[in-house]
Amino acid sequence: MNSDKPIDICKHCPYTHSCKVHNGVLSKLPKTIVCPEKGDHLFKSEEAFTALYVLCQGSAKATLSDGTSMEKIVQFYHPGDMIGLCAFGNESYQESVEILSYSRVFKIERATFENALAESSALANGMISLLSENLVRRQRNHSSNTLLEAESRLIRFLQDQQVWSASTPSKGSFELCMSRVDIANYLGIAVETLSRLMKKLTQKGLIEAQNRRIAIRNLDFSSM
Amino acid sequence: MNSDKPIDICKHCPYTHSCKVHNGVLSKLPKTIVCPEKGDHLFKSEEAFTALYVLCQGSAKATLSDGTSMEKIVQFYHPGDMIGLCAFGNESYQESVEILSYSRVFKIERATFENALAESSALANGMISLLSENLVRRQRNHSSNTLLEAESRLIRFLQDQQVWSASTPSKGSFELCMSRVDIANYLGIAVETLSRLMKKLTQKGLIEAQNRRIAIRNLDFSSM
DNA sequence: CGTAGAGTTGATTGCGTTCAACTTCAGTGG
DNA sequence: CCACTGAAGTTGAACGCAATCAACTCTACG
Repeated sequence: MNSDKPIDICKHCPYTHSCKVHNGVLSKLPKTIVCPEKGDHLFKSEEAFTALYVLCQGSAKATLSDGTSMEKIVQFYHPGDMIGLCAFGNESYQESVEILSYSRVFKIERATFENALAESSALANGMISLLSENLVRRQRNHSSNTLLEAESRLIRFLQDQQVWSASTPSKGSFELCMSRVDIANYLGIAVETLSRLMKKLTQKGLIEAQNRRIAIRNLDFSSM
Repeated sequence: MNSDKPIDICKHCPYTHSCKVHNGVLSKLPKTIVCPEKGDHLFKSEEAFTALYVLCQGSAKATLSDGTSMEKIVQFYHPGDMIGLCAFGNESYQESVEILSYSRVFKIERATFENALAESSALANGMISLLSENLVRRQRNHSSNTLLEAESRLIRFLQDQQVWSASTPSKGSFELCMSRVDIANYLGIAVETLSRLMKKLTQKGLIEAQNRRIAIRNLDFSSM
């Protein structure tokens, strides 16, 4: 299932504007499509670095094991995101990536990528930019974890998720792709606390929440 | 003060083994030396991306402003560290870097770097690895912020600092390069809490602390 | 209808914050 | 040499946010 041009699936993809494969430096690389199910792993921490991935459809989470058997979620991946950037420093992936819902993923073999990299300085520049952006993005997310209190963090998180889901709008609400446990883990709070905070925000009239469907009403920056 | 070869100062530098300039892909680039004082800024967030830096001697801290006037310290730089990696994604630096003590810093002009990058795929590979490593390093530091409780975080922090200071050993103890305020900020706790924790660790006999001079006694992994 | 997983609610505890006062230290000038 | 000053660090007391444990409800799915 290889292809030297942007693949057909892209034609109807709503995420092309922010997709690294479609409009980025990766568009010309040969790649395959894989369709993992919920619970599948693209790779696990410590595994040998064999491929890069780009998420076309669906969602995934990246976790770090931290030695102590506890797994900390460090990022949620959305369509357009590149996955596997953590593996360049070492010969192995430094985080685990698990699929959260049925997904379509472009897979770029490591050798393919490295050959292309040796020949294209544009690709190199693109990758360096991408890595730098990711460095900043993650930093920004997690620095707010200690600065802001839990409620503000949750608000910010929900706003971010809304943005990522913005391409599939259905009457002002959107669907979270992850469980409460995952959200709590990511935000660094207990599930019970998360539940209480959601209730609180609902009572304030700031959001409406039914299961994973969220509608944001009056979240402005003054409430942060 | 340019030079096309590893500069004289490197001859007596104790950090060459982990220095990106000395033994890395940057060694052949023309560069200058700057010697900023405590309190100086290499650059501030939002400023135009003009140069990359490598810390030879001294120490620095990187902060993120996060909008809310609060500044969060996201990394302490030690000799051998590369500074400015946050600027590749944008045209501007995404964090501020302030010098903590009199330092010597290699400065590599942006144009110089980009020209070299276009011609050397080895440099590109090196930079990608470096960025990937940094991504993982920062992630690991800050994921422990929410996983572990304050005391464990402090222990881990002190151990890390000891490693960075390991090249200047003086009878088992070492000198912290940053203030309590900075440490507290970095660890995400209040200064008072930090003070109490230091006292606690001292009473346990795990460390000895006098001002910024720290001696680590019995810190094993069981206490984490 | 029954089960398992996901999510919620309540009661209690504790870690870390906050505010305020105090101490220590380094630098400066009389 | 000592007194003054301001920054850095410490200590104490009270409060509060979030964790923990436990029981309960809801939902999806067979």
